[in-house]
Amino acid sequence: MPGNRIAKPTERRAGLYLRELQMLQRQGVETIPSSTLGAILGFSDAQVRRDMAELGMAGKPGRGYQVAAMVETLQTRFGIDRTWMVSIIGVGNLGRALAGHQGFWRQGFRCVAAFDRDPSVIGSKISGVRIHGIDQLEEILKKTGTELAILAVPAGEATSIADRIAKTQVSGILNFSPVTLHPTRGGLEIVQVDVSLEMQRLAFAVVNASPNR
Amino acid sequence: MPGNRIAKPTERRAGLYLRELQMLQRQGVETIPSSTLGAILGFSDAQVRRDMAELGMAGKPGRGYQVAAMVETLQTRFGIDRTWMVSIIGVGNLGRALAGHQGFWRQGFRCVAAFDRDPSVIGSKISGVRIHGIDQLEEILKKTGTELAILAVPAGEATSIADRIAKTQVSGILNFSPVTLHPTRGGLEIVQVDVSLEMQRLAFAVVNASPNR
DNA sequence: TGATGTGAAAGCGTTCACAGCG
DNA sequence: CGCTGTGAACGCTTTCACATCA
Repeated sequence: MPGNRIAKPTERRAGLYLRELQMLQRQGVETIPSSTLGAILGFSDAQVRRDMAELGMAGKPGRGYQVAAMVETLQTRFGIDRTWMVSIIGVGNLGRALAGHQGFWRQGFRCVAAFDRDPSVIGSKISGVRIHGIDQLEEILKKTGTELAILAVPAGEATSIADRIAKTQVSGILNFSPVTLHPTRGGLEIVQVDVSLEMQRLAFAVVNASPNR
Repeated sequence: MPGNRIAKPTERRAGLYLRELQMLQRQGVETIPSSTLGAILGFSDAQVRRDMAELGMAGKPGRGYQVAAMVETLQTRFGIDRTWMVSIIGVGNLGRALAGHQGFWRQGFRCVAAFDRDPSVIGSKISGVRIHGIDQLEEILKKTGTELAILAVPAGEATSIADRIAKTQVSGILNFSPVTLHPTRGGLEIVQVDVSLEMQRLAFAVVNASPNR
């Protein structure tokens, strides 16, 4: 049933399913069994079937799952059937790259505004979007109808800006700043991404790697 | 005991601990109880104590944990007490941003080479590092003693390049490409980061958000 | 007293295994 | 026959609760 709450691990895998299924669809694959899909993504077949059931998708015994139907269901669940208004806050190296990132703005996300503190970039455009001063944050977020914010500012500024965002209509923050943000208000979702941290995780994994066979 | 195997969830949190403890250290904090550290990062105090025990760190009853000692222990576990040689493969928007990303190259990681397919950028430099043609991959990876590779190429090229990397001495890949890579050889660690996927996850979380109080 | 360290219990998520269906 | 859907078993994490220690 599609009314369920989805578990965090399933939520994470759902994105991978969608990405892969879209690719399969482009290749003309119409139907796929859980075992094959699992092999591509590194999951067990049982895992895939559990996830599909949780996400409200049914397969056919003897045949597998229908790719097109899965893509549609997942897109709906992801809210990709509609367009999200997104603003980028902090136009440094990373913010700039995200603004121009291929595929970022092709799945139902539209960049409607950018912000920075640096006066030398305010007023200019980036990937066709105007850069505003951070002092106009609330005003422009409201005017543009921003629903999701990408936060890519230095550590020192992240928390205070997040607090300001939390008081607007924005319902989600994708946080690239090296600070742990807490949802200060109900209804504000936060996803943390710290590329330096991932790099460290890789180093950690290598150092603590199993003395494998 | 520092010889233990560390569980994945603990490994993930370890990076957050280090980041936060380094900040506390800069602020002159010498000692901190598990409850306070947990509150900052959004973990329970019990969680923090379990993790510390697993990572081989002891606190003092009535006082808490020593920040300096924790930082040092974690840095050793992360292999940050030494310098990792890193190459960036794919100098598009994202690769370029990572090459110049603050804090990325300040924690024991040194960028020693970059690669791209596009002839118009080959030979030029990015953040002081020369860009090589992708055909020289194996040669340059070896010459520079690259240990970790950052993969930021289009979906179609990721798998084949990863296979080539797997045959070298490189021991880890940080994969930003929108493809799931499988460790083809033992000893090769892979960490996946897909910013588009994280964006989708955020949208998903907002759509499926609890009808909170 | 204030906080650690840790058995024991609880909670989750994954895997197993197999009945059931196209 | 091939593959789904799922109860039950399993194993891994987290939380609880409290003896212990500076």
